[in-house]
Amino acid sequence: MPEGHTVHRAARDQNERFAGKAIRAESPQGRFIEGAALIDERPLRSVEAYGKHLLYDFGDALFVHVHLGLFGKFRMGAMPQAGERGLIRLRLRTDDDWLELRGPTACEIFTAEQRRLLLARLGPDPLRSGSRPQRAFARIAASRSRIGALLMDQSIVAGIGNVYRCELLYRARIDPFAAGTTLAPEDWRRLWRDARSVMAQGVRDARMVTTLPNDRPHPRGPVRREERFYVYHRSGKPCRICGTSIRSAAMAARTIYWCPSCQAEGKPR
DNA sequence: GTGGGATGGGCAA
DNA sequence: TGCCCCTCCCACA
Repeated sequence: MPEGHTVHRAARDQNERFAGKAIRAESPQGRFIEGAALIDERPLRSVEAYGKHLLYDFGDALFVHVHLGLFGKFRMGAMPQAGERGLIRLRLRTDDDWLELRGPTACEIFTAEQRRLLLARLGPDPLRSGSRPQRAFARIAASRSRIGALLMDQSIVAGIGNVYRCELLYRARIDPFAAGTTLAPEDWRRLWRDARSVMAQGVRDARMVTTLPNDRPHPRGPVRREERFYVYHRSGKPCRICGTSIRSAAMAARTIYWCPSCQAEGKPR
């Protein structure tokens, strides 16, 4: 489930198990053999998440860049290693812990310069303290593109994917088809605060749930899939608030879902 | 058993 | 905009 919260959660969990330790690395699947050899036996300083990107710092300006893409997944655990299945791009191990990476879009060695270039083309990340949302707003307010598309642009905001863009726009009562130029500064501040809150909850719970206000903890235990979202994957179903049929359409190469009544253009929150 | 779709993004055109 | 990458899961047979 790789939007920003998944990646930040992975960084947190992997730091706990691997940071500061010498790592054994291999690429059983074979597509990262040379890279794995470069980091094998080296101490991992830290894992950092920026938007949907992970950067593993092995010191001496040697980094590993991982992007999960749509299919990538981590599995992790305490030794001994669980039975493996499928194609493993990268496996990391210490005496105590193991980590497997399957199906990533990117798993590659980065120099300090490549790292710098990557970070330079990412917008502010709601999950990183010190991010400057004004940078994103300046881009949005100057663009005639639709807000629903702008939120998916990682150079404008880093870490939001299709589920969060649909849900955040619904929660803010913003029409996804409205041009960026029409977004009021106070609406952006509200959306950004909500993004920080909802996504941080996603990191804590290691799952996406957007259907309750963030200032109230979600009830413990499993939330039925059907109840996790307001609009995402709910095409044709009634809006939870007004009952209007949820609609869907292609936008920015993905399917966006929205309530045509709650998110009517010009409608105050 | 199978085929389509999925929370992403780079690239060509 | 569409194609490709390339993995897992679920609805449907």
